[in-house]
Amino acid sequence: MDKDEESDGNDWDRSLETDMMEIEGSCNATLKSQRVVLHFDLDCFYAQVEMIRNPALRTKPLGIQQKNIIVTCNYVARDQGVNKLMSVSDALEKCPQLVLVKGEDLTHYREMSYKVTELLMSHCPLVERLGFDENYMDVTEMVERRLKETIQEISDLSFRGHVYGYDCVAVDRENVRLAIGSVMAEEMRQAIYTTLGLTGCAGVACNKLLAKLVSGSFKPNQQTTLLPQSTAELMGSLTGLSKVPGIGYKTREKLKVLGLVSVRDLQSFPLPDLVKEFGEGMAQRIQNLVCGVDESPVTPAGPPQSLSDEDSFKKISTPEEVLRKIEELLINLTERMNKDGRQPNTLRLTVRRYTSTNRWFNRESRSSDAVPQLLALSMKLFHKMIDAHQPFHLTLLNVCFSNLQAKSSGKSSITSFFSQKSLSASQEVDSDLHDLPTKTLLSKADVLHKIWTPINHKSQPPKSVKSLITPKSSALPNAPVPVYSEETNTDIKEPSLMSGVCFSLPADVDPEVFRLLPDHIQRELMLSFTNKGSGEVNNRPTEYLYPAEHSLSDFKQPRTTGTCESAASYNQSSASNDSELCKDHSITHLNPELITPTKNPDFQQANQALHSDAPANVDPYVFSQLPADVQSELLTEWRQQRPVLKIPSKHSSKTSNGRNKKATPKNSQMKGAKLAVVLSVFLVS
DNA sequence: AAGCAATAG
DNA sequence: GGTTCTATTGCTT
Repeated sequence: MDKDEESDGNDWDRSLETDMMEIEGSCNATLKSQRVVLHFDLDCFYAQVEMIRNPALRTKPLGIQQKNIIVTCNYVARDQGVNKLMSVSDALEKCPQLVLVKGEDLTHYREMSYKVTELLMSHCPLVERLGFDENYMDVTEMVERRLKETIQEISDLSFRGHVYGYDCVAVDRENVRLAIGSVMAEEMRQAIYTTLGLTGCAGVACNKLLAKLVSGSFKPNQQTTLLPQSTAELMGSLTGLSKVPGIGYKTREKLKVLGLVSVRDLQSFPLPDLVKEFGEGMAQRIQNLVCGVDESPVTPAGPPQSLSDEDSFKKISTPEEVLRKIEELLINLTERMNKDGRQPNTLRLTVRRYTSTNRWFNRESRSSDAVPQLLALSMKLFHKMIDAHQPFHLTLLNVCFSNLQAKSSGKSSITSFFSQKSLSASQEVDSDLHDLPTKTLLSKADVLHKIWTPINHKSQPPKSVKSLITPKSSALPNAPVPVYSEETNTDIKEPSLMSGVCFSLPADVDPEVFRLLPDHIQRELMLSFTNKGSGEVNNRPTEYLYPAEHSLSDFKQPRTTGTCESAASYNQSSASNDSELCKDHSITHLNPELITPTKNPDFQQANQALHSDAPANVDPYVFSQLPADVQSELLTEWRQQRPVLKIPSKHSSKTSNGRNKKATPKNSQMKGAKLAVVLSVFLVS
């Protein structure tokens, strides 16, 4: 508010005073600016979900394990000294009887999480998620209504749960709204318990920051209200800046340089000096935060804006391993995307490299639009980041779909791109050939159809969807796969895309991927194309089911103004608990259908420069990376038969930055870094 | 608008 | 600074 130039004295006191005056002033005048914000925080969320799934666990010390750590544990385990984020070995030392449940697959947690959000939204639409186990709710209006509608005698009211800093408080005119908020918080906690079986804590205050901070005062399964007059006490009780939501590691490091380590330090630090280090906006924000001031609104989130999947590991150092891991991630992601019903417009690959000084940080990412071939594109992004000719050591891979777009009735080029059908029958290749016993390679066509056809095209007969989705039995290697082309009306445009690619390829092998395989495996695969391998089928237990709608109707996107009709249920109710299974058995092999027309002049030019005999879809950069003998072989090939493949365009000019360069040594002209359709040509021959 | 850093649970 | 698996927001370009 009044941030005049005078930088005298104590900014902290002034801030608090200002805040108080606002509150009091508004009380006198309108009081409308006083919000009532609730914060809900489920108790040891993952552990509760597992205890619901298996009630026998309730009486046992339970730890949820991800890799080698206990991410959370139930209260039985806590009583025995187990804590969050403890290593499994430490935890077992403390508590030998600890029962461990793997928690790397978040499906069940995610589903339950959205049920909680939906339940809250059924009482009031203003619900903001924070992670899987927390929700903010702005109940200001609801409180106001209840205050008026129910002719409430103040004497009939009492605070439910605790009131921060008090053993007992009378409800008076100044705090009625918070008192009503506490009643609502209790009602919602009760509703969550009776309908979902989950317990949790709640905080009641006048802003998000304070509601969150106060909600943890009494745990578990309790709630606390913060009266405005206790704000300074609450903030002062925090043991360090790390306890202030919104002040993270990086910010703390910078503050440390200024000698600021405690909440008080930052409260009393001159704002102008803070501005020098952080800039106007940030400086004001963090100083407000430590004073308990937070004007940020409760923003309903609607469906997620991105879906990602990742895995971490000790070491991945070959492109083959990268490929397999990405494939695994893509399977889960594409299934989730399918259930979501929207379409991703961008794909992002993120890696974490091992470095001795910085073992777990340092994530680097590249993204690209128009998701043409998922796996191939992933590998392309990978190469954009990592020079595979040099040794590398990754400890994490993440694949993310974002830029999600609702249904779309077939207008945008991207949209129609995704809905292209007409891929010929897919062929499955026995992956035993490359050390992946019992894995099944699905064609990219399968994947695309699984993801994008069922929900997005009303004309799609459910049956074909089903047959596509029930993988195994019906999808034996080389078994015919239902073809959709016919009914997908509008999508068929761009026939040029299909020609060459869809019909001439003998196998649904992604060229880029193929290229990465060792030579002997490449040869074996080529053999298999004519032999039809009999890979073990994956035994996915159930067929694909559309998620039971969880009354998502409530999710009227506030910000996604557009009709997000479909995406009906964005909570992923997993029809089956296949996540685990899925990890173990299928591998998706994307085929090169999706080659997209090249519309990028830059690319064309570069391509020309490369060689006039090269098909238009050949990426000069990729081409340049091939062994010399392969290059000449290809050129020979091209002179004889000119395949009609197209290449994804998009993304041409400026993709380079510092890191890029280092990742892609020579070849500064790798403008678009288009895909390697090169090998698909190779295969066709 | 895209890419990424920072933040959080 | 744990660690893991996400997801969002807001600089920066």
